Amino acid sequence: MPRPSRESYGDQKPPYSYISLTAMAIWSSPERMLPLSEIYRFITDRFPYYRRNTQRWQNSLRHNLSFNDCFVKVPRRPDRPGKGAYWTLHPQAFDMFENGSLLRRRKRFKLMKDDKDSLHAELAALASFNRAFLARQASAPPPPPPMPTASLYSPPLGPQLSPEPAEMADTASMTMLPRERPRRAFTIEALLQPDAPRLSPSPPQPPPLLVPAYVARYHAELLAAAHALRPCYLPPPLLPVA
DNA sequence: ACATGTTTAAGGCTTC
DNA sequence: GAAGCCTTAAACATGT
Repeated sequence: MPRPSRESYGDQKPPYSYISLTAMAIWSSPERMLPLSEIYRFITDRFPYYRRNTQRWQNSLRHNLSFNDCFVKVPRRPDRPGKGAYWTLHPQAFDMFENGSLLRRRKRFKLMKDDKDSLHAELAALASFNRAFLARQASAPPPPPPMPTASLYSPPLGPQLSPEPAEMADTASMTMLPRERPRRAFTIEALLQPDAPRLSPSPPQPPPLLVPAYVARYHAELLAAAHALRPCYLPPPLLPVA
């Protein structure tokens, strides 16, 4: 007996919650993160039931994305402009489903307030960083700004970030981006790598691009967790018929 | 204008 | 029955 495929639900409503469907879509993507439109597409491609009444279920799905702590909105990378942010699963939410089965959640994933606050602060800082990056690219290169002390831009995690972490990161990233520097991929991993050693003290080189440490740490952790997931973690949609 | 995102509210269903 | 989960609706804000 062939194993039923997801498509075999036909016009029947699949037994997955919106949380499960969204997690499925996110997990199925190479980077383990998708924009909203791609999540919609994943669902309508595989489950014909959701090709109808799109307004209704898409509203529900958006509600779930915003309401549930297990979903994390990641600002778009500056080199990937477009509408909306990317959505991913919180690294600590990967074991939310019983035995990896998407049919049933083990428990609701809820972040502690402090964790939630610091996560929001970091993501806001990342968004600010991206905005600053775009602004810098869009404008004519101004003369290099005076360099601040490095310690200012590696603030520790936690409440010390107050009063305005996003604002601070904005200012920081604006002043931290030198006018010219060797090109590198815009990934946190690449950005975190130290610049190649300088061969000589002349000509004067711009300082390296520094990502605020708390932003980089979160993003690196997120990516590491996502990359650790294997696609086969996705369970089959139905138990094989005996 | 439209897509995206947030929030509140309410009702049904399941589990303990 | 209470609590938690899920779905749906709706209003509103924000971004492209």
